Amino acid sequence: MNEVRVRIAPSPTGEDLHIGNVYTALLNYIFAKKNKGKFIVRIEDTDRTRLVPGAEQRILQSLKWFGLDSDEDPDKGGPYAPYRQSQRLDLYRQYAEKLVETGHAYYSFCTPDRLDEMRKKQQEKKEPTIYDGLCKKIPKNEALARSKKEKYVIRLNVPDVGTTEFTDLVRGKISFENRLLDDQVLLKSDGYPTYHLGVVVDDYLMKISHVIRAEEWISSTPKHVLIYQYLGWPLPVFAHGPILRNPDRSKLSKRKNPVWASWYRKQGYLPEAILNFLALMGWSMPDGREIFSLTEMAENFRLEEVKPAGPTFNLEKLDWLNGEYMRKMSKAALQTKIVEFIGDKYSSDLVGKTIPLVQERIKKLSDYLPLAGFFFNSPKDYEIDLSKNRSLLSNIHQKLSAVSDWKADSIGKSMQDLAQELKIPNSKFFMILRVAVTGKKISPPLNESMEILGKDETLSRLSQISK
RNA sequence: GCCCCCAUCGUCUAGCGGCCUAGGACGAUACCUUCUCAAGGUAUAGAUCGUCGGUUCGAAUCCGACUGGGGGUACCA
Repeated sequence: MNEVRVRIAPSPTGEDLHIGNVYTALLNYIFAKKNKGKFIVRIEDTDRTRLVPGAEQRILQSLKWFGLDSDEDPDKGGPYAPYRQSQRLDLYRQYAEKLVETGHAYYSFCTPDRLDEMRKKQQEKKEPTIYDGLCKKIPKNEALARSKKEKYVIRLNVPDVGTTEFTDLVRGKISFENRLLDDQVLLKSDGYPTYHLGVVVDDYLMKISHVIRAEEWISSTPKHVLIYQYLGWPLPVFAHGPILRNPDRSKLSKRKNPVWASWYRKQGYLPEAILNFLALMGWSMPDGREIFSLTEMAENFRLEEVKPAGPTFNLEKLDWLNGEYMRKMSKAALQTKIVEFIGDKYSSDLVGKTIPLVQERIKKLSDYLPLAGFFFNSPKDYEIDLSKNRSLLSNIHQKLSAVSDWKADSIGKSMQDLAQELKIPNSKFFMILRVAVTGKKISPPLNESMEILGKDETLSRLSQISK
């Protein structure tokens, strides 16, 4: 059996790696791992008008952040380099011209205006909106001559009879009537290929065995199949996974959902948790486990088991899963992650001390500072008005001053005693103290927090208020 | 408009003809624990398997139609 080679082909036309691409990348990656194959990244930068500077680098970095390491890509190269389509222009032109020679493609000189008008009329007549083939009638040598001085594109010459079908690994047989297929533009007037030409040429030359991509490509697949046939190339295996959806069920979009990898990073999600979460979309472990590693995923993955239906992307479950990952981490690992996340303005040692108190209370790295920020800075404002509690607080101050063994236990003991002595219910007593020390109504366990804060700092925070 | 894909609790899913009076997870609710919040534990609600028709002794599971949703329809990917 031939080597399994799969690829993802992101376009640098957005801010960063799209979460939908992460999903597709994951499917490709674990499929490659499962089959001891190669995972390739190819940058499809053929749309010069939508190109976003720096996007390519960000995409590649994000892929690394996720741990989806590629075997071949634009940076590290590989046996079929270059892996950037803008550097392979000659290849596409060569094959486009070959298709023209064999009569499977033709030059077209139609203007965008004419095309618009044509489609409008077709719509009115309830006909399919495909190219009417006007330029197909131009004799070949005349077309060739015109192509020397006029702007032109090269279009695929789709027959108007017959059907084109292919077998999709997740959906079974899919077939299209040729007469409804558009004479797709293959080579644009700027000399760049369209996706359709580029993808087929590169997938063939790079020996891609399985084309795993999202559902949105199903309708263009028959055109790709035709190109393979006309060029005399064997078909790869096609598999179209589901497309991730917004809560309103439409295709996941930046207008309705956070989609960029960088957003997830800044929110403090862990890449492992995100991948785990994504894996749960349209697929499940044979034994029903919901928490598993990339490796475990790869061991059990079968492309045929991916569900074709489009799942709604729901952050609530990601939050839970991320929390699970954070709780399972070692204290040291979590410390490192948090320090990395909040920056070196904060003492790593202090962060380390707080970990036992926060680990099961945060779901994302970004939850850390709101919960534990008071360890680093004394509160600037207080969530309840403490002005009525000055005498209580100075009582507390006095009592705590007397605590010689500054440990959570003894602090707690003395506070319990005081509360009892003053006949104040624990809940009320500790709430006042909590706000006095942390500024907030919600905090990690108080006695332990005060221990970490230290006696001096705690007392100074108390006297700050009783002033 | 035209073409294609899809359809089990609010959400993610298990289920591949009898084990299903449909199981799990998230979320929700209640209780336990408790100095707050979490975490943990226990329990509850939540899907006549989109609808209708067929096949079968038997259907969530197979077939068809309809309905609904989605995608494509660009010199974007």
